[in-house]
This record gives sequence, structure tokens and C-alpha cells, in this order.
Amino acid sequence: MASNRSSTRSSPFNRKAQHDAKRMAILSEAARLFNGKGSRATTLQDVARGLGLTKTSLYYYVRTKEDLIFQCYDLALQKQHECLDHIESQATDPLDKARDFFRHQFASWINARDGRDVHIAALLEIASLKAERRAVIEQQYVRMFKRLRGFLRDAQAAGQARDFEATSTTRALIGATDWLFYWLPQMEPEAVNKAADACWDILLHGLNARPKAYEAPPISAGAPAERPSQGFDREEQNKQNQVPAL
Amino acid sequence: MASNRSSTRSSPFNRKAQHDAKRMAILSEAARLFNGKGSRATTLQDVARGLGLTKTSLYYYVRTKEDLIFQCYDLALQKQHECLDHIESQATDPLDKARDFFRHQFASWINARDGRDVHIAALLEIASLKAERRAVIEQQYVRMFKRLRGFLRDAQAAGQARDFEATSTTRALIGATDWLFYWLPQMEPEAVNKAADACWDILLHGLNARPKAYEAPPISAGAPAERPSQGFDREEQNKQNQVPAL
DNA sequence: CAAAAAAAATACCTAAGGTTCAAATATGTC
DNA sequence: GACATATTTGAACCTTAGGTATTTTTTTTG
Repeated sequence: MASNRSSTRSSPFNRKAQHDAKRMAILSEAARLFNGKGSRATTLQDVARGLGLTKTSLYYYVRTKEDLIFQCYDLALQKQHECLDHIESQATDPLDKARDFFRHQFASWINARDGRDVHIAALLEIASLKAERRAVIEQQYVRMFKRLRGFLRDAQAAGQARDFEATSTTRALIGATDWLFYWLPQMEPEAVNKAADACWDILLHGLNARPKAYEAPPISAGAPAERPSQGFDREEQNKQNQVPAL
Repeated sequence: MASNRSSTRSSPFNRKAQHDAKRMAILSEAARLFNGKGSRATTLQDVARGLGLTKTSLYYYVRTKEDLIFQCYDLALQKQHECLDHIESQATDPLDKARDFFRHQFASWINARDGRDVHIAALLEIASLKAERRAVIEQQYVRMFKRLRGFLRDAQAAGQARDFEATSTTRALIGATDWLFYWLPQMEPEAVNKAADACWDILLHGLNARPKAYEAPPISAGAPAERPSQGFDREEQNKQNQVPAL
């Protein structure tokens, strides 16, 4: 308790590291709230409160609320690119790469939820950003999109996948994963993993009935293939981030 | 130009019909804006402006902004249930039902975009609603979810689909479709249809390489960074609802 | 221990945008 | 044409939450 100053902390970079750690904590908390109730219903006070700070303190790390959103999105995409980098340095099989990215997405959601990692913002409101910030985000987003689509195309070129339309498929893939943030709060950790595998299984093999076997087949062309409205007055705060059971 | 009162319009129910038409126009415009830039960045004035109204006029149809969001979501789900009703009265094949729902989603996005139908809100911020309204929406959402999952399970029971995990799959399916709203603004009508078919094709047959044929097979068990952050000051309004090209 | 830098708090300001209300206009009915 | 009802509006209100300036506290460094 006595000495925890120059010995434990401080130092040249520990400075910047600490600053960055706090910034990360802020972005994480903000992302958590944004994912939970959207940027509209989340105030800067909400974010500050969760960290035991006053809202003004946030302005030491962030310029405006929009900048906070921007930084959250920026971080999210940065992490995704890091993940892609890692994957590319590991897996060689293109289809494995896509799967690993898919799994990573699930894993990071669940890790954040369980406090083992930083919360990642779902990129739901890119369009709410003003021109310049938005351009930065979209550029990264598109880059991510193309990298992922690249995996699929590589798989096709390698004869590991049939000749589907890669762009639409990538859209679906991203949609399927990104949407997950809505359901995750309620799910058990194992259920999340199961869900990830089940999703991937579907993407890989489709809904159709057929026996399992499917090793390196020959290349081939693809197949075509009452309620009343109104009501209520203003009521109290919305409680939890509870999600309905299925 | 002279007489367009008692002859053209009016009448007992035309009254209520007209009221409802306006309400619909408001919800449509609101949905359009929410989808474009989120509920945070959309003001009531924005909504009113697009309709040539003042923001106060909206209060004749809506109690609060939250109620506007609620009504948009409510309408969206109502339409989806209507669609499901229609599908169930038509198709008999469970897998066809799922596909038709899928197609309908795409079609309604595109129809709205091209002014042939009402804009449907993407249900991105259900959690931002306060308890009571939120409960209503979630109830309908879950009902929709279960109906869709029901199609998949029916397909499995009928031996039309393999034994995948239906809940996770339904999540993926909804995610893949709902996310589309983000990309649609830029797409050509035909491209949208192509995308719909491509998506469905993937879901049905998977990514794996294999020949096309797949009629009524026997029942079987399932198989198993580097960008700097920070930056910018406040800048002008965000212009269009432009989406990046891929 | 003093000087300097960083971090956080306190108090304050402001404007935007949601909300209200009464008055005005339009619409339909007898 | 007058009465009733439905719709729209202008103007004012008011709260809230975003944002700034300043001060205080804490931490680092010499």
C-alpha cells in the first residue's frame, strides 16, 4: 500500500499506455451501451457513470459525441483487420480463413460480454456520421469486406467452393454475424459457440438434406436457383438489456 | 380543378382511410430517414420537412418521438406477419415458404426504395424503446422468428432439409436479410434480385463445391490494423445517403 | 519538495429539439 | 350557410444533454 509510484508504474511509455488503456475502457463502455440501447438513448453521462467518471472527463479523450461513436467504430474495424492479419499469417486454406474470421467475431462478442475483452460496437449507424469521419469508416469497412470476399473467391479458385456469387454471399455472411449482437446477451457461452458452428455449418453445407461427405469435389457451375397501434404515455426508464427468449 | 370535394373524396370511410394514408406516409418517411442515418441523427423536423409539414403536425399522429419509432417498428412487423400469412395460404412446401419470405423481404426493400411501396424500418434499436413499447415489439418479433423457424423445422420433418440447428440458422437468416438495408441504396433493381437469389442459393446449398442435383434426398443426420485514430472538428452536414461501392 | 504535466471535477452555458397549447384553417354534415 | 369535427399551424416553452472555461487534484519529473 505504501509505495506504488515510481516502482510499480510510471516510466516513459507506461504513460501513454495508461492513457490508451483508459481510452479503451471508455470506448468499450460506450460500445456496450450503444449495442444495448443505441446511440440515441445513450447519453455521455451514461458512459461516464459506468466508469465512475464525470461526463466532462470524457472530453479529455473524445471531442464530441459523434467522435466517440467514430472512435468506437474505428476500433471495431481496427480489431477486425488485426484479426484478418492474424488469420492470414496462420491458416492457408481460404475456406478456413473465412471460417476463422467468422468464429473470431463470435468469440469477441462473447469475450466482451463476459468481461474478458473490450466491447466492440456493432456498426449500425455508420451513416449517421458526418462526411469526413464517415468516409474513414467506410473505407475501412469496404476494405474488410473485400478481404473477406477475397477468401471466398480464393476458395472458389482453389476448387474448394462452388461458383456462387461472392459479393452477395459476403454481404449475407457479414449480416448474419453482425446481427448476432442482438441475441447474444441472453445466450450461454456454450450456446454461442454452438450457434457459431451451426451458422458456419449452414453456410458451408446449406439447408438441403444430403449425406455429409463433401471433400474436394470437382469444380462446377452454381445452380440458380393485427395488433392495434398507438398507445402508452411516457413511462419509466427501460430496465435491463434483457432480450426475449426463443 | 373546380370541383374535387364531395365528388372525388369524402364519404364515410374515405375519412379514416385518408387519415391512415397520411399516418402511413409519415411512418414511411420516418423509416426512410431512420434507415438512412439512424434515429439519433434524424429530427422530427427532418421527417416533417420531407412531407411538407411542420413538426408540430406530426404530433397529431404520434405522441412522442419514441412513439414514432415504435409505430415504425410495429408497422414493419405487421407487414412481415401479413407476408407470412399470405405465404402460408399459398405455398405448401415448407422450404418454399422460407424462400418466399426471404424474397419478399428483398422485394419490399426495393419497392420502398423505388417509391412503389411504404418504407419499412430496419429494427435496429428495439432496445432503445422503453419497457412497455419494447415488450410489444419484441413479442411480435419473437413471433415472427418462431414462424420462420417453424418453416425450417417443417422442412426438416418433411425430409427436405438436413438436421441443422434451426434456431441458430433462423438467426443467421434474419441477420442476412435485415442487414441488407445498408447496401440496397446503391444497388440496381436487378442486382437486388440477383442478390436475393444468390443469398438464398447459398443458404440452400452452402458454399461447398459440388454438382447441382439435389431433389428430395433421403432423410439423414447433419454433419457436424494500422490507422491513426482521433481527428477532425465539427464539419458540415452529411450529404447523401450514399453507400460505398464494392 | 517544487515545478510541470496530466487527469478529473465543479460550475456554467447554450442551443437544439422535443413538447404543449391555443388559435386558425380546412373538411364534412344538416 | 352554419355547426361540428378533423387537421394543421405558429409561437412559445422547457428540459436535456452536449459542450466550454476554469479550478482543483493527482501524478510525474528534476
